[in-house]
Amino acid sequence: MNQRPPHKPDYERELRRAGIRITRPRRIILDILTGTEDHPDAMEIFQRANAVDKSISLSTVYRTMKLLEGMGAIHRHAFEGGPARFEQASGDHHDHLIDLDTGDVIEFHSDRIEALQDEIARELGYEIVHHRLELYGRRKRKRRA
Amino acid sequence: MNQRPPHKPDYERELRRAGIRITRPRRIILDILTGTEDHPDAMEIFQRANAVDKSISLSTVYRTMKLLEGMGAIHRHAFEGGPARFEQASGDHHDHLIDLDTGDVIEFHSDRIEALQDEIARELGYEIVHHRLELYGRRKRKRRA
DNA sequence: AATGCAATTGCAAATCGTTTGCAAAAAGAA
DNA sequence: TTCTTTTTGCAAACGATTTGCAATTGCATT
Repeated sequence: MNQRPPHKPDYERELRRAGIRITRPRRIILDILTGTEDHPDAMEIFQRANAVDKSISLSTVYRTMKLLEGMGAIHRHAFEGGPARFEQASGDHHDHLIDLDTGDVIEFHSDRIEALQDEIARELGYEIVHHRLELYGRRKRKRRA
Repeated sequence: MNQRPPHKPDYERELRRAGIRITRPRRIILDILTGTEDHPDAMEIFQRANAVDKSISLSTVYRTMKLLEGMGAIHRHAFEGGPARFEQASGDHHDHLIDLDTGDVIEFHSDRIEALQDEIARELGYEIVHHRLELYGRRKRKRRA
């Protein structure tokens, strides 16, 4: 279990290398993604992008998210009962704890859990391609002194 | 990690006790749920119900699923990229391994993983209300002799 | 068995998040 | 600048699920 290391890779370079055009909407969306620590959904990204350039459409946000997801630059998470939320893929792998009261997302990682998952899959005759581990909880109230 | 024990509780009794009417559609849907080991989605339940009584509507399936979920009689799972799938809640708690090629769902349980989850949440100052652990994988090809 | 009323239904229309067709606009190579 | 291709915005389509409403049903009461 550990904290996320900040990281800001150069996606424009990667996109160019893949023969994908760097457009104004894409640059703006990319800046938003690399500049945030949270897990915004498409609508939030749309609004932040719109604050920079009124003409960017929601479809373009969705299209760009799909593009970046395909490149492995971002991860898409479908947490319970809400729109998909995105985060930059640069950090190392982690799972999520969702605060049921605030919607906050806390990242964590456990090598031991990952190892157990592999073991279980192996025993069942499977190879894990990916997994989803989400804890939904509420903040423990501070124990009175 | 263990197998699921079969179980067939009497939901009609429970429903009556909760002041909820036993209608023909509900009885049929309930029979389908208690009579299957798999994880059908609403459309599948609708079709199976329709085979018994042509007049049952998809809305009623959805309404009944919500009702039963609220009573704790069934669990709803939103696996990746598909409609919600349901299963009767009677067995003991388990997580799911989804076969990416066939869509099959294999149930498993690990006390050690559950314990680790609690530990992680506790260290982060949270109490887990529920969690979601899904492994997505493919069948390992049999190792040649 | 007939009555009455609230709960439940089927249907169609509405909803939400997301995707898509299309003609117009912009990127990047020549 | 011109050309070709990709990308865009818009509106309409989409799939899963929910909802409003009038008609039907369950069932407790006579």
